[in-house]
Amino acid sequence: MAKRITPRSEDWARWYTDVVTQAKMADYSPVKGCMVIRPHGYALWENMQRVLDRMFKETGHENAYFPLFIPKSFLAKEAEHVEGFAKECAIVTHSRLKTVQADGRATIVPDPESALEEELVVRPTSETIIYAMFAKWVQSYRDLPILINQWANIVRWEMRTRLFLRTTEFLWQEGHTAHATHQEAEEEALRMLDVYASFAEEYMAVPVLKGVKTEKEKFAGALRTYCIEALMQDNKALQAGTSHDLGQNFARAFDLRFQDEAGDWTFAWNTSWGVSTRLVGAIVMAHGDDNGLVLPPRLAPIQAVVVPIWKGTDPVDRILAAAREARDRLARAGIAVRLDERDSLSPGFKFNEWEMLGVPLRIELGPRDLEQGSVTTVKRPNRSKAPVPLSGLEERVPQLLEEVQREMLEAARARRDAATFTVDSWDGFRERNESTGGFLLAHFCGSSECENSIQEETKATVRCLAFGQPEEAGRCVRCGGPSPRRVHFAKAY
RNA sequence: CGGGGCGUAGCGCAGCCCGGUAGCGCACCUGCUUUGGGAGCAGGCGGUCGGAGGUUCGAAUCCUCUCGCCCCGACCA
Repeated sequence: MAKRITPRSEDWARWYTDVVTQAKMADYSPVKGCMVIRPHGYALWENMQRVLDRMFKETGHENAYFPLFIPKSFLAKEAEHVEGFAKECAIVTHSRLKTVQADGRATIVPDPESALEEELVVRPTSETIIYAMFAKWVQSYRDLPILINQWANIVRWEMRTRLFLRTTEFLWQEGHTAHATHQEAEEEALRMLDVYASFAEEYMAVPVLKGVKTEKEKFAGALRTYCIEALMQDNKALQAGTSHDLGQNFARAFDLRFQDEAGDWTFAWNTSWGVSTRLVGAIVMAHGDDNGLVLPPRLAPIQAVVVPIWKGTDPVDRILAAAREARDRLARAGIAVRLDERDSLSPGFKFNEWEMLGVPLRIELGPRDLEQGSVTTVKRPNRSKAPVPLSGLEERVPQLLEEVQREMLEAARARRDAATFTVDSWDGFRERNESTGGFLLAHFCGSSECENSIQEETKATVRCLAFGQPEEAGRCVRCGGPSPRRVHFAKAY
């Protein structure tokens, strides 16, 4: 009828767009490449922020805020860094507009008189301005470590965008730290990678690979980039978070030095790490189905919805009274619960609508339920139904939500494992990559020649050198050269 | 930047080839009847057809220019 989602099997990209827009998570904005995050999408992001923020603080970090604008010269101080970002920067050149007459009508143009002496870059990431500030704050080893996080918006002028996955402006957090030793910085980078991985699995119900990026894929300016990689339902990989060991690259560029215990001047060691609103897209693509969004209970803005069902006019009052009581009791038990009292919509319509929005648990309450002194609960992912006695609501509903959370992770893990393939020949690699896609575990010599030619010919890239990948001598799937272990290849977003 | 598609009511579309003054579904409003998987009937509201120029007695429709968006590709720390 009114709203139909394009089935995943028919057109994956369209399905994704349909779900995001019809579930009211985001909408296209008047500005190309930018999106409006609507309340239902933003509430999910807020829940993610809340959990992550707590995890950052538990690991000793503090929030701060740095400016949106970065002097152009700052970006140029780290050679590799500017190389990586130069092609996607928005630049502020003027500070005023003026009205002029053109073709007989008034129009506004940048006032040439207001051209900036030094142009400003809208941050694509904040390493430069943050380490410039750190340099002012650090003199002694006693000033270290600095452990800072900021929640911010950033701008990267990508050529092609996709709601949540890659937009011109997006929201993220970026952690930036400074340490006295390389070892401490490494530990920090890995600690935050672990935070991301456990957040992805325990809250988003998205299993991830932890590993390290190749030279080609690492962050511009980093010594080493660690990442978490997830697999979406279309068998394409999504980089879900990164954590960088920046070495002393930025410290040298911004003269971030301190006097150590021996009185010697040393450059500090930095890390940076970030996740973005792209994670919202990850949840959509990891769990969604042809009925819409499926949200993990631990992050869902609405965890359960009570849908009253009545017959005739007589039992309406009794049903509504019972439904309101159920709602109130669940709310007191700490469940984010809604009661759908709208009287002009049929139950079927409401079922479909709440499923579209991804609410993990539906609680139906009709005359039949009331007679039995129970409600009917329905889990969003598989629509499995179970009666729950009214008397046991507060105990049972949280259990059901946890069951859904666990089942979603298990299902996602099963999908990923079923889409992870070991390939040993170049033909096998190409065939598998073409037919099903997914993670291809293949031997790789590590040369950039092979990495580039594999990407050119198959669009697949090395997603990461996964931790814990067993040692296994083999021959590079491309050139036959020696390889100490397999790496994960996949086509990626 | 290359290829493809699309701009007509809030949303989704038809009408365009073959010019004659705008229509369908959903949504919305009103009333009545309804409510265990997208309710029914009746009556309504709503559009300078993306913009500019041209051809014509007459343009959503034909011509020229222009703006914008979407999809695929190139690009993507």
